[in-house]
Amino acid sequence: MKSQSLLEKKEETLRRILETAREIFAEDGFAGARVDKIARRARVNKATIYYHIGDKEALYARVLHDVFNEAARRISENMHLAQNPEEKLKTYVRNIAQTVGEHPHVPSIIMRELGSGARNIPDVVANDLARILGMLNEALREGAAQGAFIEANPLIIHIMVVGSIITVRNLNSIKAKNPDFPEFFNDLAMDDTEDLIKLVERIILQGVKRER
Amino acid sequence: MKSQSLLEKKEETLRRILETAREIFAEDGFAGARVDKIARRARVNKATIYYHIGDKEALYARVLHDVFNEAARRISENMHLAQNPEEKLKTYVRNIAQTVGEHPHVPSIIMRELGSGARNIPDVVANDLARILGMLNEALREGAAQGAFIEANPLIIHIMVVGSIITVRNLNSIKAKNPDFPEFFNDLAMDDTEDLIKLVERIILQGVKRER
Amino acid sequence: MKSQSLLEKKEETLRRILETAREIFAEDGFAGARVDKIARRARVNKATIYYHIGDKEALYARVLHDVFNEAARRISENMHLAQNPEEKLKTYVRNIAQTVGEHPHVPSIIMRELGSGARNIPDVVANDLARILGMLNEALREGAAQGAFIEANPLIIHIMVVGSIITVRNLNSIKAKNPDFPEFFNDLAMDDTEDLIKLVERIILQGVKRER
Amino acid sequence: MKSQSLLEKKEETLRRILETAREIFAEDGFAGARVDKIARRARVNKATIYYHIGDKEALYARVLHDVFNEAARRISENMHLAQNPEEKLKTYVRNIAQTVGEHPHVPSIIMRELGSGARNIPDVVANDLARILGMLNEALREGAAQGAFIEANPLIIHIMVVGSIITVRNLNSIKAKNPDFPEFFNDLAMDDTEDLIKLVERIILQGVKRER
DNA sequence: GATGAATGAGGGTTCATTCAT
DNA sequence: TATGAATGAACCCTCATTCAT
Repeated sequence: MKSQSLLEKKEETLRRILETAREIFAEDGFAGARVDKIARRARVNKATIYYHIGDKEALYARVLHDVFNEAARRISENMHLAQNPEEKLKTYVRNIAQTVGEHPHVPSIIMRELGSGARNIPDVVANDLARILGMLNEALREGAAQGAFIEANPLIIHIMVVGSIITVRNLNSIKAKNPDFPEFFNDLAMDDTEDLIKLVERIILQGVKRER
Repeated sequence: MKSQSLLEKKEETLRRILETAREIFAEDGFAGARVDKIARRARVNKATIYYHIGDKEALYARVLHDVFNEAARRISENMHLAQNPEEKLKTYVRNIAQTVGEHPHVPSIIMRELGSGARNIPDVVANDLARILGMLNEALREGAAQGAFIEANPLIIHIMVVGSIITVRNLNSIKAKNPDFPEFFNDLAMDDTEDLIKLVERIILQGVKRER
Repeated sequence: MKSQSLLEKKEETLRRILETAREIFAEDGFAGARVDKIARRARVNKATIYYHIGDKEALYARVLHDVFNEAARRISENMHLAQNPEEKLKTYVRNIAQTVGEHPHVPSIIMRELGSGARNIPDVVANDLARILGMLNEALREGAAQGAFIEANPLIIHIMVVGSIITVRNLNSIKAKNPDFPEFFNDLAMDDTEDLIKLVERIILQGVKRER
Repeated sequence: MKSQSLLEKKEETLRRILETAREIFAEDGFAGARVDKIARRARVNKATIYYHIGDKEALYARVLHDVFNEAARRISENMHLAQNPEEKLKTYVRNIAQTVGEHPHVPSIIMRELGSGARNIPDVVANDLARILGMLNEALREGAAQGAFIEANPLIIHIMVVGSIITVRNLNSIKAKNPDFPEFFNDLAMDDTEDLIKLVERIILQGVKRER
C-alpha cells in the first residue's frame, strides 16, 4: 500500500508536468514557452522537471511523442479495419479529429512546426509523423490504383484535415484575441464536432474522388 | 543629388531590415527571432532598427502588414473581376499562391499564428486577414445562395488553401531536417507551382460543389 | 557473521566514498567538485554521503584530515629518530614525498589551498598543517642555532618541497592538457621518485646550508 | 575631445572589470568565482562583461594572458641583458617577484592551476607559461654546460620560486583565516620584499650550484 | 540504514531595449 | 541620422541539501 502510494505520487507529478507542458507549448510555442511558467502552473519546482524528464527540448519531445505515438498506433489499428480506400480516408479524418479532441493543445504545436519547416521537431516525433503520413499515403495510392481517387499528395490532404480541424478548434481563442473581427466571424464556430468532421470528410472525399 | 542619394540609402537600409526580418521571423517565429540576428544579417546596427521602426512587435507588425495589406488589395481587385463564385474561388486560390510565391517567408509566419490562436498578430494585420476572409466568405455565400456550393465555413477553406500551399513550399526544409523520413516523402515535392495550384483548386472546388 | 559482514559492507561503502571524494576534490577543487559526481563514481546514493558523513564541507574536512593527520603523525615519529638538523630536513622531504606517493590526489588539494590563502581549509586540517610546519620550523631553528643553517622561513621551505614534488607528479596531466608545450617539456618528467627526492633534498639542503 | 572621453570611459570600464576579475579569480578560483560578484564589485552590469569580453572562460583567459604575456616579455628582455647563468637566474627570480608584486592576485591563480594539473588554463596562457619556462630552462642548461650548475629540472625551480614568493605574500590572508595557528607563524611574514627576494635567490642559487 | 523524490537558491548567459554622443 | 556602450529582467539549468518512506 505504502510503496504503491509513493509510486502513484510520482506518476501524478509526472502527469501534471506533461499535461501542463502540453498546454504551454501550445500556447506559446517552443521558443516562447518558459520552463518557469510550466513549473509554476504544474505546481512543482522547476528542478523537478529536470529531475524527472530533462531539459526543455527533452520535455518537448516527450510531450509530443506521448501523443503522436498513441495517435499513430490508433490510426494504424483503425485503418486496418476499414474495407476500402474511402472508408480508410474517413477513418483517418475521424481519428485525427479524435486526437485533436482528446489533446486540444497538441495540434497547435504541430501547426507551428509545419510553419517552421519542422525546425524543432525531435527525431522520435518526426518518426511518429512519418508513420501517420505513410498510412494516409497508402490509402490514397490504393484509391488511385482502383481508379477511385485522383493522384493526391498525402501531405496536402493531411494539412487540409489537420489544419482545418485545429483552426476551428482554435477559433474561440482567435476571436478572444481579436474582438474587432467582422460580424461573420461569429458564425464560424462549429460547436458540434460531428458537423465539423462531416464537413471536412465531405470536402476531402469529394475533393479527391475521380469523376466516372 | 546628395539628398536624393541619402534618401535612397535610407530606403535601401529600411528595405534590407524588413526583408531580413521577414526571413528571420519565418525561420524562428516571433518568440524565437532575435533582434540581434536581424540586425547582423541586415548589416545594420541594432539601434538603427529601433530608430527607424520601433520595437520587436512593431517590426513584426510592419513586416506582416506590408505583405497582407498588399495581398488583400490584390485579391479584392481580382475577385471583383471574376464573374461567378467558382471563378472567384479559383481567383482566390491563385492569388494566395501568388502571394506565397512572392513572399516565401511570410506564410510560415501565418501558419504559426494560426497554430497559436493568433496570439501575436498585431491589430492592423488581423484587420488585413479579416478583409481577406471576408472576400472568401462572400464568394462562398454567393455560391451557396445560387445552389452551386454547399454551406462551407470560409475559415476551413482558407486554411486548406493556405496550409497546403505553404506546406508543400516548405517541404524541402522539412526534408532537410528529417533525412530519415520514408521514401515516399521524396515524391511529395511539387516543383511545378502550376500543378500545385491546379490540385488545390480541384480539391477545394469539388469539395464544396453541390451535387445536382 | 551477518552483523560483521554488514559492518564490513558499511565500512567498504565509507572507504569508497572517501577515496572517490579525494579524487574528485583533487580533480576539481572544492568549489568545482560536485556531490552528485562523487556519489555516482562511488556508486552510492547521494543521500548516503549525507547520512554517513555530512555536508560537502564535512566531507572535505574528513578527506583531508584522514591524510594530514596520518602524515603529521608519521613525520613526527620519524623526525624524532633523526639525530641532527640535516637528517631531520632529509627525513622531512622524504616523508612528504611518501605521503604524496601514497595519496596522489591530496597534494593537488593542498596546492590549491595555498594558492587561495587557505580559504577552504577546515580547522582540524589547519591544525594538522600547523603541526607539520611546527616540526619543520624546529629543525630549521635547531640548525640555525648550531650555525649549520641560515635563518630560513619554514613556510618557504615547505612550499618549495611540497610544490616541486606535487608539480612533477602532476606533470603528466599538465602535458596531457597542453600538447603544444615545447619540446623540452618532455624531458621534465622524473619517473624515478628517488631521483626526484634526491634533487629536492639537494637543493634544499645546499640552499639553507651556511658556508663555513 | 568628446570622442576621446568616450573611448576613455570604455577603457576605464574594461580596466575595472579586468582588475576586479583578477581579484575574484584569485580569491575564489575559477570554479568558485561568481560572475555576479565580479560585476557587482566592478560596478558594472553583468551583461557588460559579456558585451566587452565574453563568457567566464574568456574573462579568465583575458585576465591571465594580460599579465603573463607582459611578464614573459619583461623576463625575456631582462634576461637577455644578463651576462652569465647566475645573473640570469637572479634576474628570473627578481622578475617573478616583481610580477607578483605588481599583480598580487594573479599568482594565486597560477598556484591553483598547478595544483589542478592546469585543468583550466586557456591555450594562450599555457603558451605564455611555456615561454617563461623556456627561458628559465635555457639559463639552467647554460649553467650546467659551463659546469656551474647541477642538472636541475626547470619546472622544479620555477615552482620553488613562484610558490615561495606567492605563499609568503599570501601569508596574511592565511593567518587571518586561521587565527589559531601557532605562535611561530607570526614571525613568518616577510614584509620587506627585498629580504624575501634575497632569501629565495640564495636558496635557489646555492641549491643548484655545483661544488668545485 | 539507505534512497528516490523533491526543492530553494542561485549560476552563467541572453535579450530587448535605451542612451549618450 | 546612426551607433557603440550599457543594462534590467529574465531564462535555462544546476547544485547542495532535505525528507518521506
